[in-house]
Amino acid sequence: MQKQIRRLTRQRQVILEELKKTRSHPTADELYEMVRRRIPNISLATVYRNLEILSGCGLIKKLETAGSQKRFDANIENHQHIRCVKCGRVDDLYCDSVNPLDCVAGENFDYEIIDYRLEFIGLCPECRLKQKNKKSS
Amino acid sequence: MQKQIRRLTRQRQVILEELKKTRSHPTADELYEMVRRRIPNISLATVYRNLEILSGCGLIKKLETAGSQKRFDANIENHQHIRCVKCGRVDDLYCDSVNPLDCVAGENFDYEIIDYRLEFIGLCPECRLKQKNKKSS
DNA sequence: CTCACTGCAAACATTTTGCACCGTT
DNA sequence: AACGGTGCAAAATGTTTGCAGTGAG
Repeated sequence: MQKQIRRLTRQRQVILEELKKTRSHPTADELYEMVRRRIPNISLATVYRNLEILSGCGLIKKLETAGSQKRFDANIENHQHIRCVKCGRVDDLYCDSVNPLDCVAGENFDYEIIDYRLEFIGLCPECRLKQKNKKSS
Repeated sequence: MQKQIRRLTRQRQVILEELKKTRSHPTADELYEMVRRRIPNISLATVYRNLEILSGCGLIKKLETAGSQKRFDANIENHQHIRCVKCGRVDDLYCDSVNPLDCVAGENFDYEIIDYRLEFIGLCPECRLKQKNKKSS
């Protein structure tokens, strides 16, 4: 299903470079603006397409963070995020605990923490079953 | 900013009732379908508007879960969620730890857990400052 | 009479898709 | 020539808004 990358086009390369350059977690259109400074006639669709492909390859991560726009991250290490309710900004957080005081938070810990969300991701009973049946056939 | 509720209209009431009735965490249009069985000519806009108002009042919760559609929950107790990667279904989870084994998970624990996301929500340094300045003026 | 609320349609925001063309192999 | 990739425009998706009308207080 997932297409193989055959070519590292200039567009793809610049998108990846720009995403790696920043520590913010840009949305597709923010990244589009960044990339446009280097490739003025690139189209937003290309940015979306490449973000999809790059995250499909595991070269970047699509953030599963709340908010109406998807955000992307070139830091594929396992880490968590802290999001500002007001402005939507997203910062990194290295953390193994639900207690924010245990977190290694770089310079960002002037955040005033209001809440946290812990969301597990998995396969529900029904989908596990379907998958099992598929495998055994 | 937040409007006061003056009337508990039939629409509002039925929306709230239907949301309370289910343990799934319906999206606006799922809820629209549920409500439509009782008020056939209700409009989707009304559902959206009321969900916004009800969550503004704290009568329901807007889930800050990943995914392209917003989901709503009439269970306003503090609890977490588990989401199926395949079908998008969202179940409740009572949990104080990042370790899923510590979770009180009702009957849902046939989930196969793949990952978790911990997202803190707060006020970033800049927004804290802005807010402080506003208060002191 | 007022005003919160409604349904409807249009607007809006974000993301995806169809298509013709282009460039590498 | 094949085919992955591109730009552009259109479509699709999810949500919000403008507006005229309605009904409870």
